[in-house]
Amino acid sequence: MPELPEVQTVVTSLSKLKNKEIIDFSSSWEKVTYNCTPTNLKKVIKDNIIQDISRIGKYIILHLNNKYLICHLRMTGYLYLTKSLPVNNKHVRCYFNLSSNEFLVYEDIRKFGGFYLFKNLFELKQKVGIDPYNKKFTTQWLQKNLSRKSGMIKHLLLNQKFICGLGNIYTDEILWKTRIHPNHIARNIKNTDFLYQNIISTLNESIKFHGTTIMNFKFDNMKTGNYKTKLKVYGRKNLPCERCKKKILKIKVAGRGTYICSHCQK
DNA sequence: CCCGATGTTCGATT
DNA sequence: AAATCGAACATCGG
Repeated sequence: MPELPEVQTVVTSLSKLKNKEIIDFSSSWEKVTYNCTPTNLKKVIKDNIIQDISRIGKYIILHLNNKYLICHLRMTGYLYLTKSLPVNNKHVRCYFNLSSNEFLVYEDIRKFGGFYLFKNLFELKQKVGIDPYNKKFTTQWLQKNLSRKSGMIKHLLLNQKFICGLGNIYTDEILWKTRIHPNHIARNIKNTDFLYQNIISTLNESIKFHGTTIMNFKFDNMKTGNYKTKLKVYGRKNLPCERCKKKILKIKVAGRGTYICSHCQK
């Protein structure tokens, strides 16, 4: 579910976590921790002050004392700060007790998401490519790196080791705006500057609207994103393209449902 | 009721 | 090597 704008929305909504202290951890789903056991996390998490909270790609980073607690929401993760545990705890997979008598709760309907514990941020950085908000991500960077790739553009934009943060919704939106067909070979793309501008402007715009809620995306206290009304192609099968009025098609690209205007996108 | 699809990622198989 | 598929899960809609 959550792509970069949704993850940024969550990070922003959790800014109040800064300087709070974690005193305990409980889980009800063994696989909620990826690279350690819940038992181990419980042992090492106590008495940690949250120094900062940030994001790289779709990963949420809690900066602790000499370690990093990293959360990935995958499809249906919901991470929020609350004064009391939810009454309906059906999808609560784990939670952290804070010394402020609050809880950092993690819910996840499909149980795909969870937490990593890293000693060093390098461990995270080697998992992903460049973040679109990294100052090294420029038109020049994109130009240079696209020119080396013989694969199809949608597949490449979805590859988190290339650029991290784009997912199925924003990739379709960006390619529609740039008038590029998702199967276009990356190195043959001519209007790289336009593509770059559309990546940045689409993400910026969605963040302003707190991301896109299709079904499950939530942040803070049950808030939802409002960017869905701004979508040009994603989820608009058979509706008219805003530019040319021809029907939006749904096709399969890189194994993912993909929305295009076959008239506008070549 | 059953089948297919869902915003992600990883690993196995062509 | 690159592309495709299934699996990890639960829910919803046709």
